[in-house]
Amino acid sequence: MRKDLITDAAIALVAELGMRGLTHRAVDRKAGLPEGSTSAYFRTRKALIEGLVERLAVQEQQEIDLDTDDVAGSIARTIDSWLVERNRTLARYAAMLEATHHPELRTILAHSPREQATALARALGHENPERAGAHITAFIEGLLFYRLVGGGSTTGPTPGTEESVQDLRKAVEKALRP
Amino acid sequence: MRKDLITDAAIALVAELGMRGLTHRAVDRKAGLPEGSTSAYFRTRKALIEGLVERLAVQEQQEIDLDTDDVAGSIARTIDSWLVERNRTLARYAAMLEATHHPELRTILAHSPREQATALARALGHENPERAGAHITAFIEGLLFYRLVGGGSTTGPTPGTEESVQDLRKAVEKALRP
DNA sequence: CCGCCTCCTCTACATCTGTAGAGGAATCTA
DNA sequence: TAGATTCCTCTACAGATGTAGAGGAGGCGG
Repeated sequence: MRKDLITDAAIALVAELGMRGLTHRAVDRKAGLPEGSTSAYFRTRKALIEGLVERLAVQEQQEIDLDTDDVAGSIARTIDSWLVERNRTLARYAAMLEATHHPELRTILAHSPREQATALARALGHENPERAGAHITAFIEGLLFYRLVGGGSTTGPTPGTEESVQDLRKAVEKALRP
Repeated sequence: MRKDLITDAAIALVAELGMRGLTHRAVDRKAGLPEGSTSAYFRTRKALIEGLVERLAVQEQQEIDLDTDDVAGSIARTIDSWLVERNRTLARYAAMLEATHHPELRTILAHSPREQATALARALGHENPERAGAHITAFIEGLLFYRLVGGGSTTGPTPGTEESVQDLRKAVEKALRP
């Protein structure tokens, strides 16, 4: 589908140049389409951003599938895979920042691993699963952000390696401990 | 100083509109200065961004002052104050994302609470202070991000309240536990 | 008092950007 | 096959943006 081609190019652009690089014509070039294509599918810039965000949501639909025998391990592997999918994750952060002043994006980005985390916290016997779930989510987000754009991006182990997964697993284990 | 007036306006702009809103003329208007002022002080856009980031660094210079009798509490209060200083923190995130494709910004943003965290981890008797320090940093960043732009921004307690500080403290305590 | 230098304002201009619509090619319907 | 419809490409244009430089106001040294 033409539309997916366009939104994929948009995601790559945002990852490489930031939201500022997201212009109709730049997307045309990136996607190798004739000038005007993006503008035809997404007449306004707002529509283009919404398209991008919806595409992100689709691509991330795959839930974290929890191997209940190795919860920390499966979470760690998921985080590592997000680090490997650098572009997508960077674009998501840009979109989240954008959602700060465009509330309509927030629903699409909801992304809700939140209930999953709450359920997990309950299963692990945390006192206050609501709160613990939020903390776990925050921690996971933090690990990801820290390793992708924060201080850990220069010093941490290379994403995609076993070392990376093991490092993440240590951290996740700590976060899950009641 | 004229320059600080300009960079402060730039920070507010980025917080409100994102990096895309950062244009010479918009800064002029925001600062209430005649058109051309920003362009005179920061001829190129790159220079403007660097000025903004340096200003951020200056404003954040105040280290986290650790009350050693209440480590978790002082960290929690610091995080809460960052949540209250919403604009500054949002601008910092935008700048960090920008630093992804402009490496020269990274040095300015270094921000290194990293060594502090490592030292803290050592003092608290963590096995591997290097790694534990990184995890603590990641966790703190995560709490902040989650509450400022992530899922916690809509559901969490209002920043600046005692409830907010207490919630953060619970989370920080858990993160610090060896 | 005069010339000089710094700081600031204004104007200019090439380029980029958002958005719109005209019209052609391809596909479908009957 | 003829007409209608959808999809795509191209061109247009008003306004915004990055960047540069001319020139004035005001202070300073002599």
